[in-house]
Amino acid sequence: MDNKLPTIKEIAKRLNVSVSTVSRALSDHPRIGLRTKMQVQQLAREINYEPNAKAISFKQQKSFVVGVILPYIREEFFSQAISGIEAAAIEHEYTILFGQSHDDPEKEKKMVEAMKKQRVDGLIISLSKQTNRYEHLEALEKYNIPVVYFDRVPPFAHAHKVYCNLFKGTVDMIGWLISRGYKRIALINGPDNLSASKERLKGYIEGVSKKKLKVDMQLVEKTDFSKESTHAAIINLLNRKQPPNAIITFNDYVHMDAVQCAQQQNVRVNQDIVFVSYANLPITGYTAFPPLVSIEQYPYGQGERAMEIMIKLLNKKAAEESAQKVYHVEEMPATLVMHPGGR
Amino acid sequence: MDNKLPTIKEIAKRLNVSVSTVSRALSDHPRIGLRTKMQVQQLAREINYEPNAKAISFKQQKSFVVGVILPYIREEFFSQAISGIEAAAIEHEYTILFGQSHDDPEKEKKMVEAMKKQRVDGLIISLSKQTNRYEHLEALEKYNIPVVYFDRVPPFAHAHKVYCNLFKGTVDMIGWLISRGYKRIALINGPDNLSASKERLKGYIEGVSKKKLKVDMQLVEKTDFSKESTHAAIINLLNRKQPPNAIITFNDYVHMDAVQCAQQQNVRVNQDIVFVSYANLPITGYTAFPPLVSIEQYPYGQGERAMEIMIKLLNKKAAEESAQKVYHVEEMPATLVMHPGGR
DNA sequence: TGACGCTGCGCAAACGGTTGCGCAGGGCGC
DNA sequence: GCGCCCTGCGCAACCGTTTGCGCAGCGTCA
Repeated sequence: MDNKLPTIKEIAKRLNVSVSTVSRALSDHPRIGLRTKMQVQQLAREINYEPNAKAISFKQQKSFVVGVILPYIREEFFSQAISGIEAAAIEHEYTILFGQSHDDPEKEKKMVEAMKKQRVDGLIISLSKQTNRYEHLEALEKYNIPVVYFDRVPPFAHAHKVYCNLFKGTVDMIGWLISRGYKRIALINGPDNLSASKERLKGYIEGVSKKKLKVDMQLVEKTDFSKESTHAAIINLLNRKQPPNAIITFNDYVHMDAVQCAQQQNVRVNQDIVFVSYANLPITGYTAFPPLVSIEQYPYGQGERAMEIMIKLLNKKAAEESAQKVYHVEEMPATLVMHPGGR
Repeated sequence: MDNKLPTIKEIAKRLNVSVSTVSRALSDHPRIGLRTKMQVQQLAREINYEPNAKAISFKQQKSFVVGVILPYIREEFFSQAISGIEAAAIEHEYTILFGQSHDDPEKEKKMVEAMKKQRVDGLIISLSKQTNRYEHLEALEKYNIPVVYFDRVPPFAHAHKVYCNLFKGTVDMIGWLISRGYKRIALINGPDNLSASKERLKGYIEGVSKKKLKVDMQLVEKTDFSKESTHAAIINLLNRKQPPNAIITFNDYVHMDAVQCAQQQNVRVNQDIVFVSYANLPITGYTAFPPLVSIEQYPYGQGERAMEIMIKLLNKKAAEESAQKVYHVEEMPATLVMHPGGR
């Protein structure tokens, strides 16, 4: 069995020309004679020649591979995001090197190192929940490996990022709830150190104040995303002297746990208390009690945009090497969606 | 800004030694003096030297990258599978190049080509539903790029594969149902051309016959996995002269659609008719009516095993180049799981 | 008829590492 | 004092491809 992939050298040998001639013939160089060109291309087709991308990328210092690091691919949000990334990548002939951080900054760092070793052209990343140091990522930029963040983006300005404005989204959601008569609105937020939590809380406070209601911090609970923690938050809220009549949960996963607990406590979900959430995941359509309203965060679109920005950066790099640093920051709308249906 | 990643050459120049010395010093070669070794390693650490995996893989004809092609990452089954693959990969310092086929044989073929171009060391793939030609994959084997299939595996024997024995699983499930007194058991199967469908049907027939009941093909319906098609199947079953008292659906996604429809038809799910399914996805724990019993197919474990087999193949390739062809075929148990709970 | 330009191709360096081999210098035994 | 081995390092080839440059042969024009 011929166990070697065909190379340009083989073609050269069999046609008694030099490798450079073959190389040029394949790329349709004007200085190669028509006869030679035809012969080369013919033989290349016959033996199923495929250029060795590794050799090319090695030579050209460009691999058409971009790294993608996500917290958890099993979260539908991220699996949709990577599909968006992939779609845009294919469009421009890029391939993606994939890794998960499992929301662990250490693993995230190791993945970044691995990607650097593999010399990806660029890196698209949604940060782990606990990440608060960015040296490993800034180091990449230093070496001209662009980094594009999406959804879970770093707090500073000198970065390319695409994300949803959850502050606005939250304000809108509060407005919607209040206009429907729900005035005791609770928030089950995530850990304080997450910027996502901060956005939600800011939006919550702004949304409530804007409607001339006073903010009651007794209605703001926290979860570390474990089922137990979410259940505890619900119990706490139900035990308030004046329990809420609307609960905003951090995301649809928290929502599902929250609803489960509320039911166990004999709450008539979406009647006694309405539940609203973030993410608008398709699976909630199959659950017993989907959130009445969810904030769509467009994971597919975010992924797609992130990749498009990446392509732009990579092309620019080739063109005007030392371009002035302009950071692409793209804020996507976070829109209210009612009654999320099936897939 | 120093925009170049540090190379071995730089170290050599700055230390006034040859590149070969640096290379050997870094790999702790015994013939390099202790002083030199220390100096080199010191400087390497200082300037954050990281070997260029592309150059190495180019030279060594080995990249420590394996391709992974899945139908849809958004199906929890596959996102869990890729996590298993990733875990095993990290263990052995491999990285994964990712792509989806979207259940389209054409896209699958293109992804395979892309991976070949990138010269992955091996390919792990779960076939698209419609794939019935395997030339593009067999071509890889010809060039010594091993292919390991999992879950959706090809029908022939000359392939490395890991999968669940759904035939046995189905027989077990039927046995369980009959022992509980459910004797009119329906099956909502997938398209005929899928081997997964064939397995289920064979298991269905065997399971029913084994219990001395006669097989009623009126109780076997099909779905193309669209919600409409599944709904139609349910309607058909409910309209039988003797409707079923148990329904086996192709997988948990079909289950969810099926239950939705049954409810609309005022069936008391899991009372009038019990629903059982395949896959045992965590999300069903959050749905209104999870399947009473589901066949666990261990996606994480399948992925992990597939990667381990891959590693073994790649190591063997290095060791005994022309080893006799032995195909790894790993059949995992498909176990019955009751009352699947939350995450 | 000599200078010049065009056509068609080959030579060789380069990308960043690895590795077989060679060589110099020193220590050792006989 | 000669041969031998050991230590410590450099030289150069190699992996597959691209690309700047050089060169030969031929036609053209002054």
